[in-house]
Amino acid sequence: MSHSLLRDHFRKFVSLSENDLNIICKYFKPLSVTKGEFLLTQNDICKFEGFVINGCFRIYSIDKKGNEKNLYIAIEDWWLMDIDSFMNGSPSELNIEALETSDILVISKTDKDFLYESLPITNKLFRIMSQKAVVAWQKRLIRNHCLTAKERHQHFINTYPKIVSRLSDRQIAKYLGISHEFLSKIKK
Amino acid sequence: MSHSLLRDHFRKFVSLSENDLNIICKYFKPLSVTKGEFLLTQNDICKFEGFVINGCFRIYSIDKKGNEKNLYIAIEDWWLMDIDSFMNGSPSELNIEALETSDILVISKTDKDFLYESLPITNKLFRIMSQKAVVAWQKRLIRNHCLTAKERHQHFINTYPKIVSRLSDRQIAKYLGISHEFLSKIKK
DNA sequence: CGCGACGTTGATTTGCCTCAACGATTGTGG
DNA sequence: CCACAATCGTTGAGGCAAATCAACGTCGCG
Repeated sequence: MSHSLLRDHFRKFVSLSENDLNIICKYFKPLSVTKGEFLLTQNDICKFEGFVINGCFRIYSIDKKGNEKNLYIAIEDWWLMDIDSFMNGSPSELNIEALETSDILVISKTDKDFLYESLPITNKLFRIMSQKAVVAWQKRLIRNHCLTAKERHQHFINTYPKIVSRLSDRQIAKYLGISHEFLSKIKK
Repeated sequence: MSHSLLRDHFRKFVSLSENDLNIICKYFKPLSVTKGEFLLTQNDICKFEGFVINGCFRIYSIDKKGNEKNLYIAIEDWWLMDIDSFMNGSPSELNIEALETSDILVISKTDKDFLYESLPITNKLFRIMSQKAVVAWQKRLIRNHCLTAKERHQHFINTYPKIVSRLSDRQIAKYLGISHEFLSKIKK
């Protein structure tokens, strides 16, 4: 069943009945994406929330000098979206690109809103997930302020060994916020 | 009524009945803090969530070289806590210091958990608040990657004019992640 | 009054960027 | 299957943004 990873994912945060899980998962539709394909590009309005079953994506923004900055990398068990654009219907500043041919599950904005209203426990579920996300972003910011590029790279390798092996150094550099040339020099 | 700011705050996110608001606010207890006092120090376990009625705080971490980095500044209408420590009961890596004599409202971990269980709409309320927080942290990280110190300072001034006028430049520098000497040079 | 915190300035250093060049690998079309 | 282009990782030279260290005058406060 293609939803089993999603079911297990939800169960990490709150205990849900089989019935509730079935209701929630029903709204998540399978979608296959080929390498290089974009799920979202700048100025789009993000109308979906995606959960990665397998494969790999990068979510990135482009600064005014044209440099790409990877906001985060998403592999199995991660979420894909521009949460700002999704919540507010505002034009996105982000791009979502498949780095590998991937399978994901997608829920539309309409269905998500319906779920929140019709199944109140989803509010608890996504409250807890969002609160954990806040923690993660805060910690990332602190690392960016307190650690050198070398230390951040080391931390990335230790924390996400599964991601490292599947990414080019160029993509890692864009995640760390440094140039790929400097990353190369660091690695010695 | 000391809870009116909190009531208005909650109403920005979801529409709540007077009765629900009364129930929620009942658990938030007034607390006065004098300038220089600490609500939390490193290795404490954060057992409260605070909402600022008036005054000013900084939430900061200390890196291994002993430098303080302000994670954020909280004035009226902002929240005070180490969300990681509060959620997980883990020792905090943060410090919360009153920069002015302040009045806040505080809810204990026990009461908050009780609220989530007894009044389900609080899950929706804090889900939405947390999701907005995620957006804010993501944008802050992007600014840190894409903007120079000068641009970040300009953005801070434009975005938080009320905070700027109440903070020393040293505290602003700790928020921007730069040395106070360099901030001084930037300002010309 | 004297002390500590503050903002400022200058000299020097450092972390990281930019640009350019190179060979190695991968992918693509003929 | 080969030829070519594109992408990749690496290295070096030079430059810039920001840190560090030290010194100074000012101010608020005990």
